[in-house]
Amino acid sequence: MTPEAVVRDESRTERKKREKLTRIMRTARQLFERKGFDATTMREIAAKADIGHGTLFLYARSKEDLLVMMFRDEVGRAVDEAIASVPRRRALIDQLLHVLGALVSHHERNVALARVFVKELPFVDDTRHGVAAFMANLLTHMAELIAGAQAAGELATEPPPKLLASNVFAIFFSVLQRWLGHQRIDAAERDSLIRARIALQLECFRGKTGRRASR
Amino acid sequence: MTPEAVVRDESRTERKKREKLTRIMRTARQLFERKGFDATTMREIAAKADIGHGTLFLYARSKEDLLVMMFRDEVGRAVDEAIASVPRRRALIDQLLHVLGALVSHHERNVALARVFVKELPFVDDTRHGVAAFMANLLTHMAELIAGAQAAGELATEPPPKLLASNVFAIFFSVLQRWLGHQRIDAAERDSLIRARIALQLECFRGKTGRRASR
DNA sequence: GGTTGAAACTGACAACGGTCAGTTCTGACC
DNA sequence: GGTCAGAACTGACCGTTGTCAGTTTCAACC
Repeated sequence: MTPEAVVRDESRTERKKREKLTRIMRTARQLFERKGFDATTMREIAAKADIGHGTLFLYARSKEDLLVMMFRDEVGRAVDEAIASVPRRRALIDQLLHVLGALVSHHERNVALARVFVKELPFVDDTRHGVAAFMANLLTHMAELIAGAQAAGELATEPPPKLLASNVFAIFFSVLQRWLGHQRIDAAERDSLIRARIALQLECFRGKTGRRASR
Repeated sequence: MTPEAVVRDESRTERKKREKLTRIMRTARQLFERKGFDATTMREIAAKADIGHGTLFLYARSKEDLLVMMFRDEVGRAVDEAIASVPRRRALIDQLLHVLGALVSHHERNVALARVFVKELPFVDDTRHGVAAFMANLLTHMAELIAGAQAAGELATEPPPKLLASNVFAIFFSVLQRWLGHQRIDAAERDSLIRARIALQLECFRGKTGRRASR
């Protein structure tokens, strides 16, 4: 799925396509970050990537698609790193916030672009870029953290981990939307809301061992 | 805030503006429903509403804005009716689903338009149309239902009703996004997901009286 | 090396959303 | 009734995205 997945397999046409895609993504990232989403035009990206601007639409169905493809790569990497570095032996909520916090941190680098990404995310046609795979990956790992806490007796074993993970993410995502959307809340309020509201979902299942969730 | 709010107060200019707005909204609704969102042009709406197409942009900042204004009115009415007809003496989750179900029902009338609405909702600039007021109204009433259940001993009194209402809506909204977004789930799965996931948030606080949530 | 069918590519084109400088309307005040 | 400031309105105009009929490139096969 990543452009560099296979180096020696199919050649010429395939390689040129792959290189072209790489060039498109790099150019798009540069321009989006330098000039912003609206101020960057598809013609401009095509020109700088040295292709006809009609060709660009063979690689990304729309301008929004292009941004989502680019973000999915970056955010995917950030999430993978965060998952790999989850602190062991901490309260479940801190582990979850470690992962979700990585998402927030990335979005904080460029709020305007993140706004477009978050707005499009639930609605992109997924057949092309693996947004569904990205989400599935994130939810699976969150579910594993939850299952871990259940095994450790921190959490009741009753709720299905996947379902609980979905709820936690939904709650997180709604705060994200509110932060990036019209309702201007600042970083501090955003973070405390995320924590309080996720805690509200987890708290109830606090385990039989009596071990308290953090804070 | 509604166009018919004040009939005898300011006149001529004010009245013409109000009538114009009404005409715009009616025309927009007709065309959006008949031809769909993309196929309807702002020029077309303006022509049918008998105004210059530049004028249209004085009333709605963008095409998406226009749809949101229109939907907010309709959905607002649907929600008000649902709130007024909430079944007393039923389990909390059924009361909440009664309200949220009204939302779903409305969206089911035209899924394509609902998709645009749900996509824009968290991101509209609210200074113009009272989306924030609409949301506040909905959340307040949900919180009241929750508080009622707490008073009746169905639910622990510990969680703040407003916060719990926010979580419930976030969970509901995420399923809505999934239904209207790329992941094609059907009505049955949508409804069972909404119920199961909201139940997961409420269940944990199930009250001391031992009265079970429905189902 | 030639042939060929299909895939990749291209840019002229159409139609759109949104802007804004200029025009018209309106009601308050003389 | 006359004047006038400001609000409401208008449509020519701009730059954009996205399309598609025609062109080029490629690799597989003879």
